[in-house]
Formats: sequence, C-alpha cells, structure tokens
Amino acid sequence: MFEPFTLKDIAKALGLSTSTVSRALRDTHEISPETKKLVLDYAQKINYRPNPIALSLKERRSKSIGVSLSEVANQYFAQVVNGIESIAYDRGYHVIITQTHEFYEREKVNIQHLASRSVDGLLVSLSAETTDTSYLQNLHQRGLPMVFFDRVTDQINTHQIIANNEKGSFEATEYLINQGCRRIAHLTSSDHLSISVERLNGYKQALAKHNLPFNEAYIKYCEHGGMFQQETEVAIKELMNLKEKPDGIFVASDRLSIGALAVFKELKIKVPQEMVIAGFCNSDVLDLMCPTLTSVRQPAFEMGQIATDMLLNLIESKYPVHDFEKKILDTSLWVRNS
Amino acid sequence: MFEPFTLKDIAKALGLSTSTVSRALRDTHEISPETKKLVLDYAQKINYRPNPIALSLKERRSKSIGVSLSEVANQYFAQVVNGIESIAYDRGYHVIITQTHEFYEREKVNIQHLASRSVDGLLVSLSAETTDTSYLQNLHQRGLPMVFFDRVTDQINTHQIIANNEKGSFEATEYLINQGCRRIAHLTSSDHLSISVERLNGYKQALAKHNLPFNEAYIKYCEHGGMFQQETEVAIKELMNLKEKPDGIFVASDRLSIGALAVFKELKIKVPQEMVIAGFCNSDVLDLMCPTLTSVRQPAFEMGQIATDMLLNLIESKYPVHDFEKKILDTSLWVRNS
DNA sequence: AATTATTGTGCAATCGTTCCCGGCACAACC
DNA sequence: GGTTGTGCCGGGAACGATTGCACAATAATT
Repeated sequence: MFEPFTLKDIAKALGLSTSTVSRALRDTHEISPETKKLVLDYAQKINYRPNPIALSLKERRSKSIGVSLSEVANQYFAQVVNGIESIAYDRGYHVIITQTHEFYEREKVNIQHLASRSVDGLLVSLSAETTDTSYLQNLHQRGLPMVFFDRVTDQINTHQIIANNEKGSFEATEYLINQGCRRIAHLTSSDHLSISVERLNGYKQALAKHNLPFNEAYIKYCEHGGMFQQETEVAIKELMNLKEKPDGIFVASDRLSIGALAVFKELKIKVPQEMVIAGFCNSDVLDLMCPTLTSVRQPAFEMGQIATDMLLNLIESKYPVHDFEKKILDTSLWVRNS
Repeated sequence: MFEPFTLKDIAKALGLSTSTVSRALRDTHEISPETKKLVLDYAQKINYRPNPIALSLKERRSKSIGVSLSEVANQYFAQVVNGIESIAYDRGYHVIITQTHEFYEREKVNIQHLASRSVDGLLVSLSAETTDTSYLQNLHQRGLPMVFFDRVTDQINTHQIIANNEKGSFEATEYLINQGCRRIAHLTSSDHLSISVERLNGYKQALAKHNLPFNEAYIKYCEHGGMFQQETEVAIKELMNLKEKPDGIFVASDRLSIGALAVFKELKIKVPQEMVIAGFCNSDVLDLMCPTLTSVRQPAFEMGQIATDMLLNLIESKYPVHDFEKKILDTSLWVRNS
C-alpha cells in the first residue's frame, strides 16, 4: 500500500507534537531555530509533502480547476489547454480536463462530477448538443465560479472570452469573394452554439457588403460539429447536388475543415480550382499540408491564458463579483492559395 | 461562496444524527424504513452529494488516476486519452492528465504533484528527455501502482503496454525497400526512449534482411522529439547534405513526420519522387492530406484502454501483485503512395 | 524577590464522512 | 421477574493538516 508520510510520522520520530511540526514547516517565527531545523531536515530527508486532500478538506478548496471542452484531439482546444495550464500551473492550481465529445449528457455528468466539491471553479466551452444550461445555472447560483470560453452562453452572468468570430468570418468570406467566388456556401456546427450564430453573422455581412444574395440553401449545419464524418459528408453532398453549385465554401471549424477536405477528395472535386475553401482552423498540420486552405486563426493559447486568469481572480476574490466582462480577441487571416 | 450540502445539514433539518443519516444513505438494513425514506427523500430534494474530498481522506484513496504524457495535441496521445477515459469513466475513476512537453523537469514535478496522495495510480509515458527514473522508482517502491505505456522503462518492475515497434518499423522499412529505396534514413526521437531503441532495431532488421548496409550517418536523433521544429530542420538538412543523399526516410513519430514534411517542402524536395517517406503516424489529418505518407498505425485507443484496465486492477487488487505483464499490440501498415 | 513578558510547545477543535461501540426500548425466553 | 435478544439510533473516534488557546519555562522588569 502507498502510504505517504504524515505530520504524525514526523512528530513521532522527533518526539514532538504535530502542531509543533506543522508550525515548524510554515510559521517559522514561533518555533525555536533548533526545533525548526530539526523538523525541516527530517522532512527533507523523508521527502514529506502535505496531504492535499486533508488540506482541501480543511481549507474547503481544492486548488484545482475543471475544464470542459469538446475534445483535446482538436488542435484549437489543445492549444487552449496549453494556455490554461501555463497560468494555472504558475498560480499553484491543478487542471482537470474533461471531454464532452459534443454530447450534452456527457458534459452534464462531467461537470456535475467536477462540481461536487472537487474543483474551485470551471472553464467551460459548451458542447454542440447543449441547449439546456440549467444545471450550470444552478451551480453558478450556488456560487461556483465559472468562465466561458469559445462557446459561451448569455444565460449565465459571468466572464466570457471569445474570438472575434464575426470579424473573422467577415474577412474569410470577403476573401472568398475577392477570389472571385459568387456562390459561397457555409458549413458550420450546430445552430445553437454561440460561435455558429456569430460566424453566420460575419458571413452574412460580407455577402451584404458585396451585394451578394443570401441563400439559405447554402448554409449547412452539423449538429455534432462533424464528430461523425457522415454528417459532413451528407452536408457537402447536398451542397454539390444543388442546381447552382457553390464555388466557394466558408467552413466554421477545424474538424469540419478536415472533414470537408476529405469529402471533396472523395468526390474528386479539385481545391481550389473547382472549390475555394476558407475557414476557422488552428491546425498546424492542416495548414502545412493543405496550401490552399485560407484560415482564420484564433489566439487559442492566449484565450486559455486569459480565461484562466479571469477564473482564478474570481476564485480568489474576497468579495462577490458582479461586474463581468466579455472579452473579444481578434483573429488573424492566414491567406494561403499557392 | 459555494457551499454544498453536508450530512450535518440533513441531520439538523430532520433532527437526526449524522451517523443515522449516513447509514440511511447506504447501510440501509440497520435503519427503519420510515427514517430511511425520510432521509432519502430529503437528500434527493436538496440534491445532496457526498463530499468526495472528505471521502478521499477517510478512505485514503481518491478514485482518480494520473496520466503523464508528452502532449495531447499529438493525435496518438489524444487517442490514448480517449481509451483511458472510456475505461476509467466506467469504473468510477477521474482522470487527471498532465503534459510533459518532453521535459524531464516538468514530468517530475507533475508526477510528484499527482503522487502526493491525490491519485491512486499512474499511467506514464516517459518524456523524451527522461533518463533518470529514480523518482518514479521511489514512488513505486512505496507502493504507488503504475503502468507504463508507449515509452516504457525496464528499471521499474510493473505492467507495460507497447505497440510492436520492431515489427512496425520492420514493415515500414521493408516497404521503403520494396519501393526501390536503397539509402534509407531514419529520423527518430531521443535515443534513450524505449520506442527509439525498438524502432531502430526493426529498421536494422529490415536492412539486414535485404542485405543493405547500415549507415550510422543516416540515423538522426531529435532529443526533444521534434518539439522544436529547429531540431527536425537541422536533422533533415544534415541528411540532405550528405554525399550520398538518402532516397527514403523512415520517421519514428507523428510530430517528426509533420516536421519533416514541412522541411522537405521548404527545401522543395518532392515527396515521393525525390524522397519516399514512411513512418509512425496516428494523425487522421496528416493521413488525409498527405497521400504519399505510408504510415504505421498504433492501436492507440486500445492501448489506453488496456493500460487503464491493468492499472485499475493493480489499484483494486487486495493482495500485492508481483507478476507483471508486458503486453505488445500489433501495429498495422497503411500503404499510401498514390 | 515578586510580578510580568516572552518564548516554545502541546491540546483540542475543525473540515465531512464512515464505522465501531454502546444504549435504549421492547419483545421473547426460562 | 430477570435475562437475553433484537431493532434502531446517537456518541465519538478516525482520516491529515491547521490554528486559537492554554500553559510551562525562562527572561525581563519593578
């Protein structure tokens, strides 16, 4: 059995009380230098570490934060996680990552598990399936600090951090227009996600600016964000079966971009000759391998950092916070059409 | 403040003792049906959840396992994590993922943090930098269950699960030979990783079988597994500056494959006309985008599942386990040379 | 020399839960 | 009627760490 050393072990070994040992290890000025040295040396020798669980119980906080996101295999989220860890780590917090794989049920179970006292706060990016956030509202009402990133909700009054999805989408769509595309489709995730709404808006604005008609038939939603390749396949095939086939497509995420490229390949549709693609994408690999995909890059690492900083400030705030912020970070357009 | 309900709250509300409430919620046969119903109903009403931290302290286990790997942005590891979660989740365990980014110091800090009583066991894939495993040996000696996967060490006597790296490498190298390559280079991670040794062996065996000479100059190690693109760049450029340039290259990992492709692109070396590539790769994207990369696929998801199953069995075993297993799973060769 | 500070240390309560032990009723037995 | 049994419940210790309070011994003060 794995039994780490405790204060009691040290106390017994040195013939002291646990309180003396405890104080020797921190208070320092209440304890005689000799005793202090004795304790510190011994603790060093046996490599003593305070039991974080006992501390959590006592302090009523766990010094850990929970993260809920769709999947770490997604480059965007992997980069966000790195940002989260970089800050949490520095400030002495553990990070517990949970994946929803875009399922509402999974998200709910994960978050409730995290919340039942094992984390001090939550970083949440909603799943594609989620429409009911009442369980989150419940936790928030009861005082669990949370910050939303990427896929946010206005039903809960707290900090939010997102990319400038409208502007990013506008630029990507305008790029397609400038490339000569006139029938631009939009492949996106489920329609109740905040990012989908915002990205659709940017797309519409670009069309409007250039006097192009908005065609509902060109908008294709994937309820599970392309988690099932079949979703993407059906969507693309429907687009390609239209009388007026699109000549460009604005894709709303990493996963959908990958999925769409796969379908175009299968259909032997040449990119970018027959179809120009632009989309949100943070994948280095895709970027490297596909020189024809103009991409909207989100500052993922930075988003993770800022979200974590906001959350930890909420957690460590001595007074209840009522003033919440919605932070919007600019994207950048990486034009690739060689 | 976020203050979940406790047993005491229920006891006070119903005029009972905490012990009675506790028993009503589990023991069940020592408590009268009426009291039981009363308690259960009330607990349901306020959505009571036992405090996992208090439980952990009492039970001296946390029902969570720690994972140490290089980075989740790597598709192989992302798939392993999914496998780990699928099993841990079913058996009621939390999963805490930590990333080393191939740094020894980071690995050590992460694992010691996990070990200081907050996890019941460890799943470890060593970082590229790690040579000294004494801190792990220390934990293992003191009884912390651990299972190694992918990058293992024989210095600690416990379960291991790996892919059949030798066979996979042999097949990939032989594939290159069959494609007509005669000067086959090998780009790999740091030389002290178990996978590097095994993969080099498979490579050598294939050369030997086909009576090709082994040339030390064709072997290039990247001490940080290609975490810094510069490593890969230097390695490839050195290879291409040799008098007898290689005509094929066997690459040992996802990240190195991506890195290498980027360098070949930069150098305007055509793949596969001037350079045939084969390598270990679990990236769907790379696979999709690069139709010329023949890849050795590892059963990553399954590896995660098996490792977790082994670990949980160790953790839950009533008797000390001395009989350890080294499980080797077959890889599969995905030939792509269109 | 007696009183008051000062210093160093131990006791005990606390966090939320479980579980051993013991106690109170009431019924059944000799 | 006294003993034993049984069903139901409360008291209290334990898990490991921190911390207010008490108290001893020594030093400083009048």
